[in-house]
Amino acid sequence: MPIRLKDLAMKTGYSISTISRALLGYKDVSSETRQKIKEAAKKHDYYPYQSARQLRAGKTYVVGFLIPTYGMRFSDPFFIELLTGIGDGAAAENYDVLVGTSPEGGSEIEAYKRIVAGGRVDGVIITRTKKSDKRVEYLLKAHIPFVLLGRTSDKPDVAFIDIDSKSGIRLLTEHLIKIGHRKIGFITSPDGLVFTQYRNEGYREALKNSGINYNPAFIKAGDLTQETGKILGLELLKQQNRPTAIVAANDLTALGIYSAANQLGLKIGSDISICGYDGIALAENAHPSLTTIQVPIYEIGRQLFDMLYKIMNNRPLKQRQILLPPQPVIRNSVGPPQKKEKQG
Amino acid sequence: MPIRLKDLAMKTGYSISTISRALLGYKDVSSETRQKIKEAAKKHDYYPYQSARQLRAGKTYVVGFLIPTYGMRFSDPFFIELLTGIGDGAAAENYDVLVGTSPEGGSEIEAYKRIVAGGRVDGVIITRTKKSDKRVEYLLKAHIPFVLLGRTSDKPDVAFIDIDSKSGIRLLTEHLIKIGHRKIGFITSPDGLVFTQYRNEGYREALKNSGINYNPAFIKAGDLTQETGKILGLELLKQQNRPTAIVAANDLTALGIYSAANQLGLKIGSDISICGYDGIALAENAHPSLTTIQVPIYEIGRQLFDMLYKIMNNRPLKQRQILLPPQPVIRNSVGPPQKKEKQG
DNA sequence: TGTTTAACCGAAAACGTTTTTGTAATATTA
DNA sequence: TAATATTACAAAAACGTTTTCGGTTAAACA
Repeated sequence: MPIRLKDLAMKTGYSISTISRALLGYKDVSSETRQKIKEAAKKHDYYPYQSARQLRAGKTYVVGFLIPTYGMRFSDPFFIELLTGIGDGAAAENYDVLVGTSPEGGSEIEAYKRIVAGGRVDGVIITRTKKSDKRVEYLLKAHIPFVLLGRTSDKPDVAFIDIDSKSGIRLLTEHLIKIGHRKIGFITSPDGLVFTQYRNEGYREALKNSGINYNPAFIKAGDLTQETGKILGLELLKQQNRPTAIVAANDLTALGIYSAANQLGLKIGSDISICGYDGIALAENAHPSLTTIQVPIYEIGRQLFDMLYKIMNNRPLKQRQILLPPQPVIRNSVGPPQKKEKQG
Repeated sequence: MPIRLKDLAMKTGYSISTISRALLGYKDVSSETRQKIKEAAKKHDYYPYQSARQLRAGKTYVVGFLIPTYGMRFSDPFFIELLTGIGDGAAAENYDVLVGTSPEGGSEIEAYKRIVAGGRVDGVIITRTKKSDKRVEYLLKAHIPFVLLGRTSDKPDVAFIDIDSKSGIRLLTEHLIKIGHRKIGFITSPDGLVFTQYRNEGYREALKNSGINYNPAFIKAGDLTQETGKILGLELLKQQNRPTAIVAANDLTALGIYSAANQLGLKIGSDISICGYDGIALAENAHPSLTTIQVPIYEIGRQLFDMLYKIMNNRPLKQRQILLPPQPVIRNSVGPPQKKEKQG
């Protein structure tokens, strides 16, 4: 049975209120008694009972984070890196992280309601923003602090961190063009997501700037999983006039294309060039190492919490909207196209 | 501002207590009024305020899960699969999951104390059990329900799910021996972890049964990360008399060995055979596909929550200790040793 | 010395829910 | 009809904390 203020009161001889105020650092308790009380608290392993503290003070010291799981075999390492960043940031301020899995159906918003309207969290971190995001609408209406990983199109004032993924994909595509590629495939992400639009634009822009025609046969819409990456990679690469390079919407998809290329006996980096996006740990250690946009996932997680923390506690926030420049990392998965396949 | 019982009382004309009891399904409220109250609750999006409910009823409807992060770049997909399993199981029973990151230092136990003694959770799920686990000791003393993923050596009665990883590693090693390998390396896990012991035993047993000498030069102690897998893989494979096959303590380590092998120009599956353990999604799609022990991670997550749920709510539990048989999946990363290197 | 001020501490209210207890009205039984 | 049981609701206590308010003692001042 954990110890409570009442027990400390019994043991020290002070009143409950004095003990509470001593521990919270109020000034109207003598440093001498504060010392004694703190020692007693430490000695008896006192930790304030959260629900009581919450009920009285109206704060939970918990932030919510819902993992966007589509289907059950969900294992994007991106999210565990992000989550550890968020978790470490939270721990540094004595906050906790409430994690939920948002079911695939339309009941996603229901999961948010339970957490928010149930008063379980002081703030929320949202990822994989959608074009007009129901979650954002709800959180605005509920007046609860939140930050986004990724922009939204329709709400201009919300706090977010995002990578300029339009430039990111453009840079990768331009690099491919520069080293001689003309037939560049693209496996994109689901249509509803905001970053899908930016990444598509980056791809098209690079082609356009170099006067390369947009070929719909080279575009496939994926779902950010490795399995789908493989399937769509096979579709792209089995074509008669196949692309010599493929840009993928994320690293996991790119690794799926690795499988496809290997299955078809294509040497990655020469027969076929492949680019990813995210810079998960696996990208660096893949064989060959994967060219990608290096996203500082862990740091973004920490920073997301920091922003949220400041919003929740009405601290001044230097920047409400942070757009990070993309950091391309050219590795061995790309190389100039094979001679016999090269063509304008 | 979310709606509360008081507001519903105002709107419906019933008392707070009647409304509470109607919503909770008590029988001393007429079905007619219950109907009206439920409609009003739904209409106004009522969700009970958790901290008040907790304070009164003494239950949080939250389970705790601390991710064992060693160092910052932590990205084992194993844990995101496990977490989604736990999360989905919890969601099905209207529970939430509080996730913390346990810092690397000795303050790990501190993170547990804050969560447990602070009354933030009704139960805890623990992974990567250690030989004499401080966390287990603490949780037993605190009388809070918990379940383990992995056994402990010293406490016989605790609830757990585990894979028989001794048999698992033994089966993999035996398979390697069966197809002709005699020089089999082993990259194991940190010494403190319980499963390290079992896996080591499995390896040694397989060697012993086949009369193969235990060669300390073929054994390296890793930390379950890909980076270390690569480093130790290089150490093993650069030796004069290198092993023809390597068994790794987990898939991530095995994928690290992939990097090492590729760097040295060794063809995986013929020049060098590699086995992993866990069966993460990436193992199947690696090139070549990774031979491993397929662990049903997601299902284990769900089952862990189910066990914990029953313990927390005093429901009968069929089995308090579940030891799952290992499921080897032989894929293309192993093959018979090259002729010129084969030797007894 | 008498009065004001500061320092220190305790009493008690409040947060929103669940649950025990109480009570009026109605139904059942003798 | 009178006594009793049942039904349907309301009142109020309780959970443990924070915080407002007030009071007592001692120090400072006139």
